[in-house]
Amino acid sequence: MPTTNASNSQPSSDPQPIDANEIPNRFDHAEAASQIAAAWDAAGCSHAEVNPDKPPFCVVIPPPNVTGALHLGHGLNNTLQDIVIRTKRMQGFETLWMPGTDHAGIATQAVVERRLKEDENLSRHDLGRDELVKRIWEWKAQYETRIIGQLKRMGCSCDWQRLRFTLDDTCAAAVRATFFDLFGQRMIYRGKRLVNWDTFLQTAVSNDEVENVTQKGHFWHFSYPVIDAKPGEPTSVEIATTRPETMLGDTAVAVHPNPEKAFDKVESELRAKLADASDKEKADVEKQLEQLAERRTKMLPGLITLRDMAADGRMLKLPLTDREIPLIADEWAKPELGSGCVKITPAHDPNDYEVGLRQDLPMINILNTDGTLNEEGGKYAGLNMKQARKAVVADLDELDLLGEVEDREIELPHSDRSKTPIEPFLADQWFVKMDTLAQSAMDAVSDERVKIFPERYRKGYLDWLGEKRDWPVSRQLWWGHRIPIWSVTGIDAKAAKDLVAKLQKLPAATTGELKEQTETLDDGTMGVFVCLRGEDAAAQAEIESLGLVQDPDVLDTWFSSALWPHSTLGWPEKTPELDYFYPTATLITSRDIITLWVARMVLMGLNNVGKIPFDQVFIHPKILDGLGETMSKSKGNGVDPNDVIDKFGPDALRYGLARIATDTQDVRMPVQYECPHCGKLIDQTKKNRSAKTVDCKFCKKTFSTQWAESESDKAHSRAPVVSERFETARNFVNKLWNASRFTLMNMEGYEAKPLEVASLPLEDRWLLSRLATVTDQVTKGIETYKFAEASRILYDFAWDEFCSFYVEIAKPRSADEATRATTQVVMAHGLDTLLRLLHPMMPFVTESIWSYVGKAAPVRGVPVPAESSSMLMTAAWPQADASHHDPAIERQFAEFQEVVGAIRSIRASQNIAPREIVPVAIRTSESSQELLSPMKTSLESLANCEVITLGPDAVAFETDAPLSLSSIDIDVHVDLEKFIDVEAELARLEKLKDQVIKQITGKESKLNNENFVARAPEEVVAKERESLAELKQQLASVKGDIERLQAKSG
RNA sequence: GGGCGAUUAGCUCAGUUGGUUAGAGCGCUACGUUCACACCGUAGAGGUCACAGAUUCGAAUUCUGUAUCGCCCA
Repeated sequence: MPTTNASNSQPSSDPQPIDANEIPNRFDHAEAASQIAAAWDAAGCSHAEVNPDKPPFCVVIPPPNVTGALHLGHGLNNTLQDIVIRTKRMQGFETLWMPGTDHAGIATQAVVERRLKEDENLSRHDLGRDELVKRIWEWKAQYETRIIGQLKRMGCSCDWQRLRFTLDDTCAAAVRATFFDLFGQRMIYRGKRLVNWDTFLQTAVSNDEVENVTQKGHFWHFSYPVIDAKPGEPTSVEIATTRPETMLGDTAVAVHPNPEKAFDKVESELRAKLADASDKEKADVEKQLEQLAERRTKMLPGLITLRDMAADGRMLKLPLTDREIPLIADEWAKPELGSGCVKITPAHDPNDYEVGLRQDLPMINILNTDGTLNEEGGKYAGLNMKQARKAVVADLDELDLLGEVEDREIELPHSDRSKTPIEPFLADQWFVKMDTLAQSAMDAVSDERVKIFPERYRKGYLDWLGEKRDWPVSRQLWWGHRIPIWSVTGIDAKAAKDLVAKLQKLPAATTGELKEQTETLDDGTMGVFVCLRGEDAAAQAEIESLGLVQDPDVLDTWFSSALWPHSTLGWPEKTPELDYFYPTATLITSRDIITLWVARMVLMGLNNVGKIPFDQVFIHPKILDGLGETMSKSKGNGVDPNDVIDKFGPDALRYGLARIATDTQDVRMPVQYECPHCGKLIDQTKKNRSAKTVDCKFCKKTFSTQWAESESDKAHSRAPVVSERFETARNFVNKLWNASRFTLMNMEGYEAKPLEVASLPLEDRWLLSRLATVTDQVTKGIETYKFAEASRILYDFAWDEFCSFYVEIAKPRSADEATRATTQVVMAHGLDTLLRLLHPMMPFVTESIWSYVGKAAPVRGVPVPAESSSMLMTAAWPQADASHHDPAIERQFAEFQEVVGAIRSIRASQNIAPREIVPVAIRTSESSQELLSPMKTSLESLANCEVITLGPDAVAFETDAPLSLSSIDIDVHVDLEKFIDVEAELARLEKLKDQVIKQITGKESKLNNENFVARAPEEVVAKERESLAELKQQLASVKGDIERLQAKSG
């Protein structure tokens, strides 16, 4: 049974032979993984402490949000972090991987509220704030456990003793300290701003949480009557809108201040476009120009009149209300669109809001927080937007003020969280001033104190920060860090002054834990705002007794996430951890949160600690489903890593993910349900991916999915979701396991001994050289985030070189007493290095094998053996021995491999049964003879042949199948006397001849090109000439072979 | 509308500074269970590198444009 010897007593340094029966021929990951994890845990392998004797290496986990379980995207993210972490740990760093989860304000509250509605038909208001928050904590507990369980099963070597949560006391202290500091620096301010209002969740959401959905809508034309129109002036103004109901909040109608110039501008833009338009576009642009000219003629006089009316202060009657609104001149009105006039609703449209600010217009909020109309809506109060729209349009029609209704596609913003339409809404919000903060974060990346890989992501980061938009941090939610501000509003100046005087006498104020600001509000009254630095119940009670009330809102989740690299290390306390581990080394994350999260961590780290939070950022690809869509909890296409682990094992999951992590593109992962009844695979589709149950199309039985919630759904067996893309990795784990098994079974009589490398046979020196190269490549690969490359190099080396050649050659060598001992030493060393290099990617299987190797060959290494550590996880990372690196040896071994390939190829084309031993003759130069002679046994074993002659004197057999390896000047001949199949042999030779002729033709035409010969580098030309000569020689030889064979067959 | 990326074998993807006949895994074909491994071995078939131009002696690779897809921003 596989186990790590960590649980054993001190490993014996006497080799103990391992019996074949002791190791099963499959790695039983289900059994082994939990034992190995327990052993790591018991030994405290992943715990880090401040350790001045070692350099620190720290990574903070991108805290998964507790909304739901992890999917393969997180699987990839965490696998890559663990690969880096394990490598660094083996390299001797004091390695801390800081784990934790994120409270994810809106997302988590939304799921819990949705569940509340579905299960109990209750709203959060029915439940009350405290009770809802309690329910969310329960949800959090459940999912945090689930998430951490998933990470642990994947083998993530986080320091679990340091587990944090963005809403725990440590993080809360950091949030309070930060907010207090920014408040004191006057970088936090309060403002009425138009926010994206989610009427379902009744909260503002950030721009980043809004997605635009294109929908079919209408463009309604209305007429607003002009009050006291003068002679010659129109008696009404026509406007057009996609949102008729918002007219109740109109406070102006705008016309362009210079319609003529506006037309000119549009026209010149179109002409510029025409100038460099393709033929195809030309017609279209010309048509637009025509229409514009027509429009200009028709509308310009009217627009000029309206502009003059606006200048003259003409008022309009807003229908359905008793309000009069001004006709104003503003550039937001587009003469080329609609009627050329636009209604202005500052409280309910972002552009109109800007106009309202410019023109100093009243801002009338017509909405309640739940999306129904308020008293400003007059008789429409209480209706929702949809009902109001219908009523408004009908009533305008009744008044004969409704004009044309056009069909039009409109972009409607939707809340990413609730999937309901967003209403622009005027609300009180707290903002963080971003100018200096953003600049500091831009500088950190511009001057490369923080390096982003792949580099192309720098641009997005810099562009986004460059806008320096202030950050609205209020969220009208109950789940999150409560904004630490208490306020009184609507008081006069004297009352404010008195209050401030009282506040300043409080103990908290004298210790600098309380700051207050006084502001004049929109309505002319005063407001006093107090911020408290810490959770100080006494201070809080005192403030509240003075009549101040705490802001009901909570902070944007990203506010606490932005502090993650330093809050988790104990900031604002000056902890030894912060001193030692901060700045962290690298951040590994996904591209969609570069701005939301990465940028904010940089600026908050600089503001709070005065140092960047990490030196490097690596952005990894995203995992897409079979349809090319990103995996997400809301779409239902996420795959649970546990499903993959159950079927393929944790090592296969990790290796499979690492292998696809290239930095060029995202990865498609078609997945299937595995029917729990018949075991067949059913493709996951858009239709079935979020279903709670699915009917198997093969056995027709019903199975449940990860979405099943009701008892009746859960009564069906659950189908795991799997992907055949992990089979390769699973097979690789098995290959490694079995190669190790073979190695271990041949360790009987093992004796550690120093070796003199120069005197070792070719294959040993080849292996050592390859180990040195691969060690370098893999180390460099991991250190530069080339995970796919590193994993590919290891796969190819382990499979195609270690297994297919070294182990195969070791078979006859192990059987021979004379060569056995050396073979064991080199093979143990090879396996040892391979296990170390593979450990970060495949920790479980390598740790398991390691314990066996520790028994069979406890002291090992080339050239000088040493006692190995009992646990691979804490063993040393291999150092490439530069003296072992030998390109000449690698070239010579390649010759050997070519000869083996040639014999195998002839055998296959002759359909010679694998068990038949064929006689071969190999013509070589004298130097190759010297090289290959000692390899004769290996050659015979690998190609299942008998070498009759080897050297310059070797000649063709009478019934001969030849293959000329002209590039290495070797001819291989196989005696076909017993096996001849003339037809097959002729076919093979003819095919070969055609191939060679094709190549010769290509080369000749290249070399006949004077330009090539004259302009290409000499060495390239020489190489081509040489290669052509070889090909010609090969052709002659093949032609001769064909003739001989034809003569023989007569 | 702007930015970033992708397009290579039936599928999923590699492809270094431009240079022999463009690679891998899966799938497919043929043969094979001699005791590490059938989650295996050996051999093989399969590609107009999205399209059109340009640069170059030479382009999957560099440049320009087009198409399609994806993501981000407005």
